[in-house]
Amino acid sequence: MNKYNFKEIEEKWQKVWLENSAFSTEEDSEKPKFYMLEMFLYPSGKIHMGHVRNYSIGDVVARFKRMKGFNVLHPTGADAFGLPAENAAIQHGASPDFWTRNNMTEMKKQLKALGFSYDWDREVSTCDVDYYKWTQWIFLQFYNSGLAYKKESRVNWCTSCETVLANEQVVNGLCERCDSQVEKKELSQWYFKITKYASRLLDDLELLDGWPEKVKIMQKNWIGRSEGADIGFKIENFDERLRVFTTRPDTLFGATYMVLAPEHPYVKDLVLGTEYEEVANKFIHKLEHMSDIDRTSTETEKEGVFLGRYCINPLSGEKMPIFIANYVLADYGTGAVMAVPAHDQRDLDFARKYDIKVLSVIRPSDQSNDFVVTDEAFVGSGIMINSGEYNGKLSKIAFHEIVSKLEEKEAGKKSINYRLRDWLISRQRYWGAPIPIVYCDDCGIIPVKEEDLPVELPINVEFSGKGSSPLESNKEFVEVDCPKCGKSARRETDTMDTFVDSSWYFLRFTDSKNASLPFSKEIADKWMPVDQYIGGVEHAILHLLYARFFTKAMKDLNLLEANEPFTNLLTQGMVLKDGAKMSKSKGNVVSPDELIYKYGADTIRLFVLFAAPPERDLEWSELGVEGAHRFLNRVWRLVEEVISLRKSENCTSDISNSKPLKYKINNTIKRVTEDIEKRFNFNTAISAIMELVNELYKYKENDEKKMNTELLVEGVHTTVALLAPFAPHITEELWRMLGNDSSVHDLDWLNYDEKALVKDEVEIVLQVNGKSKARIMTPTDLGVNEIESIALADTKIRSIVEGKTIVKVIVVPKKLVNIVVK
RNA sequence: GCCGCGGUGGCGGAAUAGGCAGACGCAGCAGACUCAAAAUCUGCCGAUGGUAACAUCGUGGGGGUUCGAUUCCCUUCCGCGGCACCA
Repeated sequence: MNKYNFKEIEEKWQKVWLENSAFSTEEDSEKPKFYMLEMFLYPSGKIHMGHVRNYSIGDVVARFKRMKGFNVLHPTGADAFGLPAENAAIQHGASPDFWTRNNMTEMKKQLKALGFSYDWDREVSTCDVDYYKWTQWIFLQFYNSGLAYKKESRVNWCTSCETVLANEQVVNGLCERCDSQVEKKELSQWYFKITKYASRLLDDLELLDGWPEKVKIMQKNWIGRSEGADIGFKIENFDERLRVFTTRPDTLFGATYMVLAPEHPYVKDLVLGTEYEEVANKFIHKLEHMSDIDRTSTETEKEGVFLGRYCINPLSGEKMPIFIANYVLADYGTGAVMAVPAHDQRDLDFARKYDIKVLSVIRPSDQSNDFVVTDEAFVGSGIMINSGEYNGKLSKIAFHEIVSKLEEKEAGKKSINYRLRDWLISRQRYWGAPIPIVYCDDCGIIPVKEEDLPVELPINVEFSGKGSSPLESNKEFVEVDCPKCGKSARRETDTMDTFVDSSWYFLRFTDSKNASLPFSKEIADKWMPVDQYIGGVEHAILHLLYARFFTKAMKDLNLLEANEPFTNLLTQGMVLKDGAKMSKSKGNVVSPDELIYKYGADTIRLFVLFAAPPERDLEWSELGVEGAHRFLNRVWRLVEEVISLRKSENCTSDISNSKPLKYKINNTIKRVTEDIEKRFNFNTAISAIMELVNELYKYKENDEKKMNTELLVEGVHTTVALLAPFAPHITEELWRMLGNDSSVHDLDWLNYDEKALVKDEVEIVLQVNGKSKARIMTPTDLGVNEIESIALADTKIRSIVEGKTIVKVIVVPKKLVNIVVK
């Protein structure tokens, strides 16, 4: 007997697969397509267990679909631009390009050692000129269609990364990447107009039946749609109208004051030259020096300053004092709020503090008309009071009538507001795709001509240590002729957010070698959308929202037919050790390399899939890995023993007792197929295969005399075939040992025999008052009445039931009988 | 505060349409093989009581619907995640 030498086997088959391009996608195929994609790698250095898990899940699905007869596209690549490469360069002096490519080589080696079925011919890396040329090209298409624009704004600035950040990259006021405080800075920056797609990004979530509810809710919250009205208020002795957004136009009669964000553009003019100017400026200055997190915390007490001015309530005609206050945000809605203290807790707190009139205009339906709000704002709907012609109406109806009235008077209109902000994409960093823009003193902002792409990132640059991007001081890069007038001009030195690169990589994979376009529409339309996407839930908002935006924008630019990029999404849980996420700083990292060395790739893949369902976090266990390894050894020995049995003389084909094993074999095929296909529960699929192996051992040992060797061989073949997507190397080896000439991975996925799943006899549970008391075997096709009489005749049941009255008997055929007694 | 997810043996987890709770694996205990160990194999393995057959309890807590609830409903506690002065 040979030992299971995983090292030799794995190396052997990996080499064969690579040489034969075993998992290359067929270009012209009659088979239906299946696009399987896992979120690509960030080349940080080494792969970790999270990668192993993510890619093992994807590999099972890819291999399964391939066996199921699909033409599978299963590519991989690297999200290779980004700050860590630059930081490493600053610290160690190596160029980001060198650092990145080195890491990629290392990580590719690891992926290959794990035996993933990638189509390596399609590999892309976002830092390759061939790739980012097209990132720039897409930027130009966006620019030309008004989706990319530059504007001056108060932006998030990370002092440690020394760059601006998108809203999505600020988590609790801290930088998503380095956890340092994020400041606000007034800067001119490049944006993508994702807000144009807010409603479609929100509405189309409904189409994504294959996405986890959780992710859809997170995106929904992030987009943050509110319906209400946009209302204009006349300001006394001021030309402009003050516009506010409110979700409660029904409370308009109760609006007793007005609050502006301190940054609101009218504030300076409203107080200019008045006695209020100094106080207001002091207040504004104070807030400027507060972090957003402090300022916007619900804990922070509401504070404000009266501006000495008034505006007019368009319906009640009442004068409303105008304040500025810390609790109004400049960048939500219009940066101004009509305050209704009776029906908004924040406004009520503020009104009490500054002694402003509180007027209740809606009463709960169980209260009388003299209902008055005291300590707690009434935020629900109810009956209108103190609201002129609307009194007595339901507030939900008055809502619409008031909006109509405002429209009539041209003082307001129905409006929808989103929380989502435009995507700030420029970064003051070096290692990214340069923004293809030129600044000319005469012509202004001029896009680089398409035929002049790529704007190449210089590779050999000097890092001055900490601080500004080396592009700024690189004359060769910066100095350029204006594409329009030809005079000397300056190149944009900002690069694009790396999330731009990853917003379209799944499209490049469909046509990765295309030299004249990012991808051909025809080919992309053939493959898109991605049928199954897998990645960590940490990308639920950032990457997944951006990729959806890109897909829709590119569809509108007629580059693509798909409306959504990913039909089905699986968000896998984290790999934990001692209850915490594995991280270098905690020192609880388990290295895949060591495990591959010690147990082999098949064992690790098997363990990571067996230990928990994919969505759940997985607690790392070395003992569990040993268990998986033990199982593979058990399979190995079983196959060897069956092979030698087959060769020996005393092989029989007695079929008298083959039915239960036949059932088990076919039932296992059914369970494994459904677990992979319908539920993604690889843990239960594997346990089903384990059960089959246990059963085969038992059959072999207990019934050696009247054993059906052919059936045993069938069982072994089934085991190997079903295990193939999970443990591709050992199964390939065993498959050949069993005498097959072709690869187990080229096999058609097994079908089960329905007839074998029909049992002659079934076990029926006998319950008394819902509690199990006995089990009996009965013929499968027995009628309800017959089952009932057999159950009542059972000696055990009779002894329990004796002396009691049978109230009712419930018979569930093939399952149970429940006898209700008193 | 709002929204979402989860809570099952010593541990990871299973129970797929309301029908035997604890599949499969890990750990543990006992035994076989062995000079011995490893490997392998066999048996036991939720709690309590009982030599045992068996009985009672048991899926975070309380209540409900049902012949029957881990599963459905209400309520409550705990853990995790998202959003959060969003007008």
